[in-house]
Amino acid sequence: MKLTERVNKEFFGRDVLEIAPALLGMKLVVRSGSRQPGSYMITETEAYRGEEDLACHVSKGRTGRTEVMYGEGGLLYIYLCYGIHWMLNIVTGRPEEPQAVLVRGVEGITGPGRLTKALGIDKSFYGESLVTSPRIWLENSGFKPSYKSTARIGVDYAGPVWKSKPWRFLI
DNA sequence: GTAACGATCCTC
DNA sequence: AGGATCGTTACA
Repeated sequence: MKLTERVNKEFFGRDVLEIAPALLGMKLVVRSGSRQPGSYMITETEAYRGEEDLACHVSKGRTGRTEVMYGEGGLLYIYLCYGIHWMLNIVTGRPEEPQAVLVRGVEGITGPGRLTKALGIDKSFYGESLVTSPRIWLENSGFKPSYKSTARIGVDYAGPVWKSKPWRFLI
């Protein structure tokens, strides 16, 4: 058995609050365009959980942009933030259970916007599946780092309850 | 059709 | 501490 294996479909079907911290230490592998294939250890994530979570995009209703979050776990939700930065999110949970993990940082790259720029991830990755895609997937390194959790970043608008949820996880 | 809003980053 | 910058959304 190989030390690193591609993460399968079952992994992504669990709750976002289990998966967001479990992603820490895993490797994100990307082959985009003419770039060299890269493997990056995930170091920082945030969980966004359901229509009741006022910080989650689906709290404003089901739209064309957020549609993929209602699909099965393992799909990618990509959107543009502040008109400049593409954000990389991994859909989790079961269909019709809208949740996603924002990947905020990998080893050597902090910041969700800088991350996607460095890895060559843009809107063309919207709806791509980490389970089956030939150009982006996840590998289990077997490394389970200790981590801490804090409130999520940039979600002051979500109200006192939701903005203070300790759903940001970092090594 | 128009306007407001950001799950950020860079440069003062 | 503040401006950049543009797709998505809501509303007329």
